[in-house]
Amino acid sequence: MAQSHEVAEREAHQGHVRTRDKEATRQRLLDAAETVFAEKGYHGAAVDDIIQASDSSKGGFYFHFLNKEAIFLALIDALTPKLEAAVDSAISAEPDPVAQLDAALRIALETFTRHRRLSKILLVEAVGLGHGFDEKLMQVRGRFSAMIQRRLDLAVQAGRIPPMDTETVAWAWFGAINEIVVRWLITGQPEQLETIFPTLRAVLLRSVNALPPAATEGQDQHE
Amino acid sequence: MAQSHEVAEREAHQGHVRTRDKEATRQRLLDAAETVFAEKGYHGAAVDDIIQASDSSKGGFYFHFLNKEAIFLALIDALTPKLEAAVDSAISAEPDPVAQLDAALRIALETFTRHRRLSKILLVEAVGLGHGFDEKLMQVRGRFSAMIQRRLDLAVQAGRIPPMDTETVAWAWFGAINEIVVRWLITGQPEQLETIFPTLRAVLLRSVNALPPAATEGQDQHE
DNA sequence: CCTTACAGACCGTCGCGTCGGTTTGCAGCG
DNA sequence: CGCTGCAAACCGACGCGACGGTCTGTAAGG
Repeated sequence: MAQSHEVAEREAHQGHVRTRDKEATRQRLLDAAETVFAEKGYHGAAVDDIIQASDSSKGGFYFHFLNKEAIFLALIDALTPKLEAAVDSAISAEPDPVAQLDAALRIALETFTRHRRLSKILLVEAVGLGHGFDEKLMQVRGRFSAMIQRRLDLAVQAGRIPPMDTETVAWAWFGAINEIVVRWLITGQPEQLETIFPTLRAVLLRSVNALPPAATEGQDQHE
Repeated sequence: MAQSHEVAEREAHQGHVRTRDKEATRQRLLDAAETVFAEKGYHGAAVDDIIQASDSSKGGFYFHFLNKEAIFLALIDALTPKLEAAVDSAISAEPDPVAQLDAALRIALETFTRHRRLSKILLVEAVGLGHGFDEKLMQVRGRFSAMIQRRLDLAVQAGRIPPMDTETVAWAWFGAINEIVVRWLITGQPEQLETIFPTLRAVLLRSVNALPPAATEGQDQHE
């Protein structure tokens, strides 16, 4: 309300048909949906809840989205690249394939920690909805697995780890990380998600023989 | 319908109050619920669907169960021990802790394969329901993780694997297995769940240093 | 004949999606 | 520069189906 001071009208050359602020409304809807879905789950969230959490209306909602399912899917499509970009950019900074794997794990845990609502939606609420949801679900998980697999393949090519079925291994890695995060999302344990990073790191790296077997460092629970 | 020939009345000594066949009806309801929930998910399944799939009625249903939530929880409570027992008995036959881990994995995959509906409900449909469901969800997953952890602890004690935070490792293991199974449940890949056993086995055992690092056997997809 | 086990009609609610109406802002025109 | 028309954007009351749960009734059987 208060910040509705008129914005400087840009892109006057192409946006010749525009009434109040279409994109802003759509974004408010999406933001509200993120909050509500994360709090109450897909089925628990009523469209009216989203309406109220934004300050839009039924009409506005159905002007921007076909139905409840559509906004949920749109939300996922909006959130996934955020995560991907965050992780991928952080990874690319590392030169060594194994270090990349390492960085990916750390960044992933960090990102999940900082975006609880987002994580809850992507990893918990999106499961078990049926229909076309399953397809989207696997698509999202596939993206993440593919990221891992890509790094594994590089590590194999670099001779840093032995050849293996990297696709399956990537799935397993994702599953392991996912489980830890989900447990943290539902029960609040551990309080700081990062505390288990050393253990998880050790487990995952050992699983691909990227860690010297004699190395005892970092695999104990504290320190 | 056709098989409703009167069964020989047994346990006449204890079941003195019983009209037609209480337990059988309850069981039919549970069986129907298993089918329907697995097919359509928790929210997608209507109580009337369950009624119809059994051949009971609204009255019968609400005589046996407080509400829809109750039968779902009861179903989970009934299914979990089945899985546990199957895996646990097969495991106990093995003398060596590492061999136990090995057997557990093989049996688990086998059991999941043979009970698709059951697995779907336990691992997919039960996720993201909120309320007291989350509690039950984590309880079930905790049971499975605890099974793994127990064997890991034994292996540590036996000196077969180095000391580690077995709780976290058990979570990671469960997560990895879970992911593979869920992927198989939703997309149908791989066609035979057992085909990835060698890879998964190698990954998991290596992750706890239970596999000689030089050993290349079993980590490739076939032979 | 009274309780247990079940049948099935019925009811109330809740939530999605619609639909007529209203506002906003821009374009065209004089 | 105001007036006017028009369409995009938005509002909110209502409809309507679906589904969970209740309630009255009834067959079995001790």
